[in-house]
Amino acid sequence: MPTTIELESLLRETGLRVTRPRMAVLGAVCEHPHADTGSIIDVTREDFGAVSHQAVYDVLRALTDAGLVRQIQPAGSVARYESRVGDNHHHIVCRACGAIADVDCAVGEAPCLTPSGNHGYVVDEAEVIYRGICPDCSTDYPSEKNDPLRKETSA
Amino acid sequence: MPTTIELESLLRETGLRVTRPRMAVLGAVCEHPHADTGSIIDVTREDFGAVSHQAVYDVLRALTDAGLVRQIQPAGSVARYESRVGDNHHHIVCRACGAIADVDCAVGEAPCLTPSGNHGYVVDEAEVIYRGICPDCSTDYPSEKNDPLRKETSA
DNA sequence: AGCTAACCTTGATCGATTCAAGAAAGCGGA
DNA sequence: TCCGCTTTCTTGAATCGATCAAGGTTAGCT
Ligand SMILES: [Mn+2]
Ligand SMILES: [Mn+2]
Ligand SMILES: [Zn+2]
Ligand SMILES: [Zn+2]
Repeated sequence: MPTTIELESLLRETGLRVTRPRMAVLGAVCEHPHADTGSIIDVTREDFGAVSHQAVYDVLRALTDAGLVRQIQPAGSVARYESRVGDNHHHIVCRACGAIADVDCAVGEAPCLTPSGNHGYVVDEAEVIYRGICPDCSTDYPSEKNDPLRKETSA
Repeated sequence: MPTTIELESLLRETGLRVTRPRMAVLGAVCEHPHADTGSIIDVTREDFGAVSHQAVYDVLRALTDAGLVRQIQPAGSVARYESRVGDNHHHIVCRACGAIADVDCAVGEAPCLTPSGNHGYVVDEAEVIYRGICPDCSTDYPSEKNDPLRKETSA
């Protein structure tokens, strides 16, 4: 979890203006990996007071475009964000509660980019999403708790 | 592309009642792999006259639950459907035009289900989505044509 | 033919995201 | 430090895919 100063540096180095919403949102994403936009809005408001939902959407897009955060969109889920970028890691999504955990690239890095029979496509990225049941949900019985903030490092 | 009789058999074998909307939608999905719901609605109406949008949604869900079709949801795209099921194949999505092509599972089948360090999750599926540029878009310059019907077997 | 659960139609509603217009604020230069 | 330009933020409406809800219709079975 970067300090305030480090967050500011990150923004400046990327050529982004340093604003209160940006500091707040970037901090929230760092502290709550894999949180969805709604959760990020909530956290940002708790920590820094009033921020418009539109500002958060704009900031998330700016940060994503700048490469400071990464957006992930598991099927059937809203967009989620994380500050762990540049390492091409993958994710495990719990079918029961939606919890997300990180998974390092399965076999080095190469196999992910070499589909068999690419139909003439020039492939530049491979996204892998594993699905299953998280530790909590395999002990508890399949429950429908869906708090993306509370459950994402449960492992 | 299955005949009318074959489509009917598919429905019956799955325990689904044979209705006009179901025949039409199932046929449309078979003929237009990776089409989105809107396109399926259009095709269905062209081929079989009036059908409510809700009926199409209901049918797609019924067919999906029955395992006759598979739903895919590339990030940033609406739901798409295909009748190729049960073979765990993957997809390549064109960044420029959204065209989707099939990719057989990269290395047999095993590696897709063995993430390194699974955080205690019990994994039962691995979905892989490749991203890149399709043949059409690499010759043409990056254009913004987005017709999911016209461009999905372009390879 | 008659029953009944399953199905379809219509129209409203939802939730996430985006659009649009004006106000506010960051930042480089004077 | 102050200006001015540009980006960014606020407010509020709008869009889009998908779902909900209520009622009429129909397929499949007896
Ligand atoms: Mn991650
Ligand atoms: Mn396919
Ligand atoms: Zn879980
Ligand atoms: Zn393309």
